[in-house]
Amino acid sequence: MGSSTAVSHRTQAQRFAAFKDALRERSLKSTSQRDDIARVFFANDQHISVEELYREVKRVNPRVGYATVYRTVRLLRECGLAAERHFHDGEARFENVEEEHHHDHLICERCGRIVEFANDAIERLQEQIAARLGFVITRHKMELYGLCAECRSGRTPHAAAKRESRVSRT
Amino acid sequence: MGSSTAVSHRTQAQRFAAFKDALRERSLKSTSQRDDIARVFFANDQHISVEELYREVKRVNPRVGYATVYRTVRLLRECGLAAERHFHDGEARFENVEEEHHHDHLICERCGRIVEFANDAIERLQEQIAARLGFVITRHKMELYGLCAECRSGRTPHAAAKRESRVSRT
DNA sequence: ACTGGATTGAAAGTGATTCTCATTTTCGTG
DNA sequence: CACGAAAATGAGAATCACTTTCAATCCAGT
Ligand SMILES: [Mn+2]
Ligand SMILES: [Mn+2]
Ligand SMILES: [Zn+2]
Ligand SMILES: [Zn+2]
Repeated sequence: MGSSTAVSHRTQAQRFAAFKDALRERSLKSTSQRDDIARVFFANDQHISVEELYREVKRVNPRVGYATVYRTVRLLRECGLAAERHFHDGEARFENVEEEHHHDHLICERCGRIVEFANDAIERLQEQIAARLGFVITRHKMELYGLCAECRSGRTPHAAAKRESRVSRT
Repeated sequence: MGSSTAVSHRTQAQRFAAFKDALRERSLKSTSQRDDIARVFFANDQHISVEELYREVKRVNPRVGYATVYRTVRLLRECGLAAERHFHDGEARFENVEEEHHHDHLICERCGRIVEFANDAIERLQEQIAARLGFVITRHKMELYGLCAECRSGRTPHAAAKRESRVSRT
C-alpha cells in the first residue's frame, strides 16, 4: 500500500475565516446563507454535489434557495477555496482546496469509490510534453477509471460509495 | 519538436465498410441516414460536436433529424469506431478511433487548438499507481489545458481553432 | 410483393445549471 | 440608530445539451 500521508490542512475555522476575508477583500456582503453554506461545505471532506450540499444546508437553515447554493459554490471556487470536479455521473462535484496540494483521482466504476493520489513524476512528464509542443499548462485533469480491489473480489454487490480522503503520494 | 508520426490509419472507405459490417453483426438495419452520418463522420479528422456533425450532414441530406445524429454517434461509439470526449465547452465531441492508438489531449484555452499526444511513460505510471491502490484501470482521461505558443506570443487575437491531427509520440 | 420489427423525426421531456426580478438584507454614512 | 443605495436572495422561468416518445416510414428476410 502507498504511504498515506495525512497532510496537515487548515481547520474548518481557518477556512471559514479565509472565506470571510475573501468576502471583505471583494466588498461582498456577509449573509447568513453564505455563512451556512460555507460552513457546511468546509465541514465536508468529500466530493460533494450541489444537490447534496443543498440538502445538508437545508437541515441547518431551511430558508436557503437552490440558486444561492449554486452562487455560493461558484464564489468559493473563485476565492480558491473550492475545486470543481466533473467525474462521470453528470453533476459537478466540489471539494475543499488546499493550495500546494494538487491531486488527481482514481474512480471505481462499480461502487463509486474515489481515491485521491498525487504523483510528481507524472506531473513533470506532463510539463515536459507540453513544453515540447509549445504549450504552457495552466491546469490539467487526470482521472483513472476502473475497478477497486473490493469490487473485483466479487463482494459488496452495490456497496455505498465510501470515499477515501487521504491523498496517496506515490 | 516531438517526432510527429503520421500513423497509417484505415481509409474512410475501410471505416465505412467496418461500420456496415458492425451493423450486420448486430442485425441492425442499414439506412441512408446512418450511411450519410457515418460517411460525414469518417471524413472528419477533428473533434466534432454533434451540432457540427448535424450541420455537415444536413448539407448532404437535409432530411436527417437531430435525434438520429445523436443515435448514430452513440452507435458508432458502441461499435468502437468513435470516441467521445468532454473538453470544457459543455458539449460532447467525437473523434475517429484507431484501435491501439490511444492518445490524450493538450488544449489551448485561448484559441481552442487541440494537440494530441501519446506518452508511454505516463501510461505506465498510471498503471503502477492504480495497482498500488488496488485498482485495475479500464479507461482514463488526461487533458492538459494551457496556452499554445502562438497565443502566448500575443498574435492571433481570436484565431479560429485550427486542430492538429497528428499524434505526437513522446 | 408482404410484413413485422427496426428506424426515423418532430416535438415533448429531462436534468443540471443559470437567469430574472420582485422582495429582502446588508452596511457605510449622517 | 436611521437611511438608502447597492447587493443578495429565492421561486420559478429559462436555457442547454441530450434523450425519449410515438406515429409514420423503411428495411430485409421470406
Ligand atoms: Mn479530490
Ligand atoms: Mn483526439
Ligand atoms: Zn469499487
Ligand atoms: Zn492558442
